[in-house]
Amino acid sequence: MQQYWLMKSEPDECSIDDALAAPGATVPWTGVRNYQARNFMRDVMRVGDGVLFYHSSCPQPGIAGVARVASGTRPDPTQFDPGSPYFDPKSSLEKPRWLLLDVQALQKTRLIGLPELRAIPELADLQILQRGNRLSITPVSEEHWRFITEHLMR
DNA sequence: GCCAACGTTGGC
DNA sequence: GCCAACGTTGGC
Repeated sequence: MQQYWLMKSEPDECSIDDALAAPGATVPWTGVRNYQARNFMRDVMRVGDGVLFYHSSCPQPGIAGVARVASGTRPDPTQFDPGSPYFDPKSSLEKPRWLLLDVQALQKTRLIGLPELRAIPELADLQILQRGNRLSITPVSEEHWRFITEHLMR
């Protein structure tokens, strides 16, 4: 069964434009350093799942495009690179701690900003809108997915 | 830069 | 296993 996700990316690092410009419009989702998000990738997310591409930690946070899960997980190489901000000295090649998967950008949409999302009663339960939410990968219900893709992206 | 919220660490 | 201290996230 296909599922749906919202994935946060800092546009300074990888915007929807960057993803679309990548070979095959596909980028490795590096830098996940949270166990819950890692476990979603490893245990729940499947190739073909829908992804809302969200821009975070930027002047205009919000949904910026649509993507799909394009691979299963593999070790995130940045955890082994001492020069990377994502380096994890407690990880090892033998027992990698962090995983990534490929995300393929499908389309850029208009920027659906946080204030707009918050103002929509149908989206009140969207996980990204809950207080204290910090998780970089969150599940999106089919109802929310359909509302957003069918009503907000035109 | 501030700060609320949350996750992780490590001493006990 | 508890929990205080600390670090990070991310909107504002």
